[in-house]
Amino acid sequence: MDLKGDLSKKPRHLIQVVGRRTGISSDVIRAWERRYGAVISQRTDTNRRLYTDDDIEKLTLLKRAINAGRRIGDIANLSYDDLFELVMGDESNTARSYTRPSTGTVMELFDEASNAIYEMDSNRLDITLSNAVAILSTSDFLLEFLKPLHTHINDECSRGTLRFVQERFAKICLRSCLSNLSVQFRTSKDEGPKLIVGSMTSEQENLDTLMHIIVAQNIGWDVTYVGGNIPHDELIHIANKISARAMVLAFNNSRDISRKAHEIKVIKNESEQRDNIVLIGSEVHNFRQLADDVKAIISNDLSSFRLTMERLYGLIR
Amino acid sequence: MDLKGDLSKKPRHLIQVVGRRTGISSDVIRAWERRYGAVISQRTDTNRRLYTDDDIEKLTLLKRAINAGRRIGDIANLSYDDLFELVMGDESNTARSYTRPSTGTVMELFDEASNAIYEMDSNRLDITLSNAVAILSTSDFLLEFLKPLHTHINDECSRGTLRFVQERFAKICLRSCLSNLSVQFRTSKDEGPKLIVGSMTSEQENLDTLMHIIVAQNIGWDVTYVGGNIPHDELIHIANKISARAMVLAFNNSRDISRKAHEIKVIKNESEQRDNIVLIGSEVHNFRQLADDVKAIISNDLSSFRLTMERLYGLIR
DNA sequence: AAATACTGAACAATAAATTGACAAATTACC
DNA sequence: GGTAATTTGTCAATTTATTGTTCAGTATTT
Repeated sequence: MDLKGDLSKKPRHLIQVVGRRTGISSDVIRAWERRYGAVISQRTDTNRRLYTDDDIEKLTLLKRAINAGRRIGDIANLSYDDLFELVMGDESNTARSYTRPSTGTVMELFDEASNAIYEMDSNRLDITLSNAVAILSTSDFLLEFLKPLHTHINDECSRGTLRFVQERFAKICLRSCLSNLSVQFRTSKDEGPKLIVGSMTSEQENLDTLMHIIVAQNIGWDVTYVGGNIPHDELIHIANKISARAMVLAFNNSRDISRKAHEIKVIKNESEQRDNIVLIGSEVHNFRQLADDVKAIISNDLSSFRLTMERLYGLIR
Repeated sequence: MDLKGDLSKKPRHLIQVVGRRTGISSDVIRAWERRYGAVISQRTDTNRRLYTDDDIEKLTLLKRAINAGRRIGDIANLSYDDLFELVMGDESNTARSYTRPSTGTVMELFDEASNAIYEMDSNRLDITLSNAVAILSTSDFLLEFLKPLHTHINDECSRGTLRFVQERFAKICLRSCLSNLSVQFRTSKDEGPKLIVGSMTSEQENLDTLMHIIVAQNIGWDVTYVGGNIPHDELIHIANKISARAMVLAFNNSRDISRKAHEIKVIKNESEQRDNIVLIGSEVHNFRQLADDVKAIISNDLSSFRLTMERLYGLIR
């Protein structure tokens, strides 16, 4: 750990790397240094700029502050701690007024991804996906890019434009991107309330479910995902074992509605934390009546799911 | 493992081989040694350079670091561990620095992971997995850590010590770790020969298959993974579409042996690149006879798979 | 004899630093 | 409401540093 401390204080990042990590162009980083002394970099013997991990953190905060509406000249010379407080305050107020990307960007990314899928070029698809993650906000990435891409894939496949193997290939790449994103979110959050996500017997894993996970993590939930085809008693077991505060069940398959309805009731009765069950998925409309009976919450799409989970998060905290 | 350990420390690769495996030209490898002492090779009595497996790993990391925007002069003389930390930080586009574990024998990591699975603590499991990736070489991570962990999970589950939901939870975390690793490898290589990995109808996706993918990528193959349950004509289509140089088929299910055997023959005959079919998986022994007939290659485990794919790679290049 | 490897030097391409300028957007002022 | 001043991201020109590549001459391997 002393080792790690040393490392993060050591100037070792080139300006290009800092640019990539923070999403701020090299020109701007230099301009900020020249004009406001935002971060004063060390230099090598040959005059190259070298930045520490702390510098990167500060630049990231500066960017967030600007995103929240601040002006760089006003905040550049604040200390890290002051900056942190500022950003926390700003972001809690402006949480929903994020800056929308130009639709042009999203369209370009979408076309690029769609071509990569058609050509089955995994390199290109991976790169496009990570570009999209880098450029777009998390909500936009999911709502404006990935979700449309997913339905596009399904459409093209049922229309016969895409072959089966292309669909599978694409979905594996998307899944890998989503689980990657999920791991990144996980380690950055400290300790949120626990949330179980899974689905019952005869329900397969689904990309939409993974998107819901990202949304929940984005709000601050500590998500444990157990996949599909899980018997209801197993779901009860894990919920109790890790003291989950809520459970999300995904339904994308119209078989065995009545069995599933019964099992939801059992889960409701037998799990210790029985208040918060959220039902999602394309077939969730089958459970309207039941949801009323057992006081479960139904979410039809990602946006309403976000609202639901934000509200629950607020209640629990 | 003693055998392998010995082997990886022994200087045995000519510069040409190293060039092929790392994708770095011999000239550049020599330049890096001369200018920055990146890897100091042993020499034969007649002054030829000989490299160890560890040298290759370091060179691969150096290349990844350069891909991420580093300059060779700044990083060439870093230790393997520091380099790894750097690359991990660079490749995840967040600013958080990678937490390097203080301790870490394989046994300790194994116990930690095993406990995390029992407790269903996804944070802890994720962190342990990425620590294992950080500490161990890629081969060791797979052969000494992940593969044993996987069989351990299966054993415990069939013995009843682990519940179904714990098994599923664990496998989802492992899968996500593996696909993460796979994406990282992908972007570091430039252009290798293309390899299709997948399995046929009635064959599910499998963690072992993912491990094989990492091994193949590690050698230099450009892998396209299409998952399980793929009809054979779809496999032929994708193989021809992306001009694959080889195809890996995974068999972990003993149903429909004769149908699968027939389909393998069809693939052999109808795909343009008909020479290189490799069969892997726990049920691969059912295809011994067939493999002889159609000149397919059978690999029983990861080590033999590595050798097979290295040989194929050499032949193709 | 042909192919491969070694050394050292030279070359060309890329990237960074510096400086100054410019345009779009925001703010201040009348 | 309109105009001037300020802010701030972007870009171009120039210089310097870095780094991959090539070449010539020699030695080793097959």
